[in-house]
Amino acid sequence: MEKKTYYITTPIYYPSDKLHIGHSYTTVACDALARYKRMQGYDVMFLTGTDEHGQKIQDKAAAKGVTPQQYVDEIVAGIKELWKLMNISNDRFVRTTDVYHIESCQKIFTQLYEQGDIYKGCYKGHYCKPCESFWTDSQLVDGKCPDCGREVYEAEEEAYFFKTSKYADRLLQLYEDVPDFIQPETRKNEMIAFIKQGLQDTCVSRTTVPWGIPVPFDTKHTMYVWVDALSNYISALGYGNDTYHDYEKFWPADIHMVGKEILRFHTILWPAMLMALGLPLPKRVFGHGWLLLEGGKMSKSKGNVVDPVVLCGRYGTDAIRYFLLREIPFGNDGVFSNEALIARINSDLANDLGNLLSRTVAMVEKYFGGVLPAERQAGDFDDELAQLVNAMPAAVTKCMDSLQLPQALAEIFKGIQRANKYIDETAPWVLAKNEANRPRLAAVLYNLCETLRFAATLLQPFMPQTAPKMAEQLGLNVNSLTYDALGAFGSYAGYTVHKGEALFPRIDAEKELEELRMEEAKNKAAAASAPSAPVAEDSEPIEHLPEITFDDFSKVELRVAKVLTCEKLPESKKLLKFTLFDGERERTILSGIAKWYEPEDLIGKNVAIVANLAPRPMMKGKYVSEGMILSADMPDGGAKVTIYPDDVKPGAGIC
RNA sequence: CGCGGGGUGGAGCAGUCCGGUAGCUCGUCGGGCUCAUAACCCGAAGGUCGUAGGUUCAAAUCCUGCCCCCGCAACCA
Repeated sequence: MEKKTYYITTPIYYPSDKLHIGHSYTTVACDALARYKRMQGYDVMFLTGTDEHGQKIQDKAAAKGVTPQQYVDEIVAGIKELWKLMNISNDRFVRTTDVYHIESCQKIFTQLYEQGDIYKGCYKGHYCKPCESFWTDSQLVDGKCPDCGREVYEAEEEAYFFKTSKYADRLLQLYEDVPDFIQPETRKNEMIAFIKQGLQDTCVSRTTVPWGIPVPFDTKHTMYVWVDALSNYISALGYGNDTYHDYEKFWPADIHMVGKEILRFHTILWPAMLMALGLPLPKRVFGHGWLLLEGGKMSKSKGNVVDPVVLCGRYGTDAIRYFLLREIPFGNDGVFSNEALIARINSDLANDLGNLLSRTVAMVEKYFGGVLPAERQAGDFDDELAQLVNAMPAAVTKCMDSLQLPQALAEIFKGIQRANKYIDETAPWVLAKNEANRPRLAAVLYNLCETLRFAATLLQPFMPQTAPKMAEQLGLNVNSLTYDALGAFGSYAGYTVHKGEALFPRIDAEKELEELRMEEAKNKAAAASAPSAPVAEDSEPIEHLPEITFDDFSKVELRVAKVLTCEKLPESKKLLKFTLFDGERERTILSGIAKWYEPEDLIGKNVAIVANLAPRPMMKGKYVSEGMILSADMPDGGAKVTIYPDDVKPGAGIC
């Protein structure tokens, strides 16, 4: 009989930088699902990979003085290493620079063109020569360039378009016919609203980004990143190429796991492309939430603390996997903090799980020399435990199938907690005092071992290193941790245990956090004291602008100006409205620093302004900003305004 | 009136669609136990469910106004 198949994909990651813990989260979730299905006997294809084209990578490579290919090769090697470290069991790894992928994409693009779903059009718009930028009607401000306020010219850039709009109705129909196509549910409404707003055809080629897959019949174009990227899900199965031959077997995908920010491309553009190609559609697309850092988003400056490599090294891969899958409500955003991580490790893994194994195995050794006798006597509390544990596999499966990973883990831990309670209820150490109780004592310990056998099996997809360790201590065959081998509670013949290392040593939270703080301070100090060192691995390379002449520089008029008034604009969260005295007159400037400054912080201060910047209408023309206030970018995205001492006269030139 | 998410014991969340004892995890306090990784088990304290009204026998839950936080959009020359 043919095994049932299961095809699951992660997004393909953009290797413009090292990956952070957020990427690990997505991938670990897919890995747990893939492993779970494998354990249930499915023939699984688990795909991950990298999306390697585009402007940003080209820029990064240029800044580093290497070719784009060299640049991505290095990063991809790091990514593969990370997945190895995190025990990711992907069956295949697709790179959009792989020859077979390029071949597939070109075939797809050509087919869509030949059947009329891709057509040549023009990126109609307005061109601002100095800025070298295209603008659409809606982007213009007062008919002028929104960047510099100068006149723009009607211009056209040749481009290919995909007829997304043609599929609007069929997409809406799809959402209706397949209610769980988009998950979680709340996102579906957003997509529907987006489509009903009116779909634009999608621009699928560029002439200005050479780092991409050439359009085969018109090689001055390269494919726009999404056609290239989305096709990976079928190119990696061999669709349109001869490298792989699994398309028939695995397509359509059972699930595409994606971040909520790219859900739109996967639920609108991708199905539309597949409809155009006449191919089956994926069964589900799940948009998961983001892992946020305590006190803000992921950011480089937070440094090593959230580097998955560092975390795994410090706490162990399985602990990190467990934390990610247990702590983050799947589908919502979650917060990462060291405190939460340590709390989870201690309470769930050390206290509940590790300690249960430890005390169980210890008692079997202590009371029976490690071998449980066959003669067992049933007693109170047995049925309740057995019932709960017997129900676990189905309960966990149900959660996994509905992608509720935290709940799945919670189900397993219910059993573990019940077992801890069972020990208290049956008090084996009391039974051990009387020789006549030996059959009862054996039964109690046997039941605990059974619970642990179920737990180890069901935990294996989540914690692939820990489960075998448990099996070993319980004397189980490591290969027998499968769904089928579980059988019923009480079906395992007999236990011969071997006490081993503590599964998860308890962490001294206070000491650990103190150490982490020290570590962080050290890293910060190191980063600060070594500015001239070769660009550190984890610091953003500075993107330089082209060299300019002194004449160019002289065109910029920098002056000191005194802040007369400063107010928050009720209709904006970012803008502060300033009136400044520049030495001759008052001028108004709007600056996007409201998040970091209170008006009174700046009133009366001397700041640096660009005085000859063309006035720019803002807030839909409600205000006009006459210049800009200089400030330094802060690592957290904030800004620090340049302030001059009070004895500097407003109007003084700066050079 | 731009769009959306959210405000529930100290922390993090569930409950809100389909009104009727406010639940879970962590933390705190008290007790039990001693097999175990100062772990385990039991119990307790602690909540005007953002706010003001309305509907109802009854509102965290339904309706209206308002406040606050967070995204997105507008936008940070």
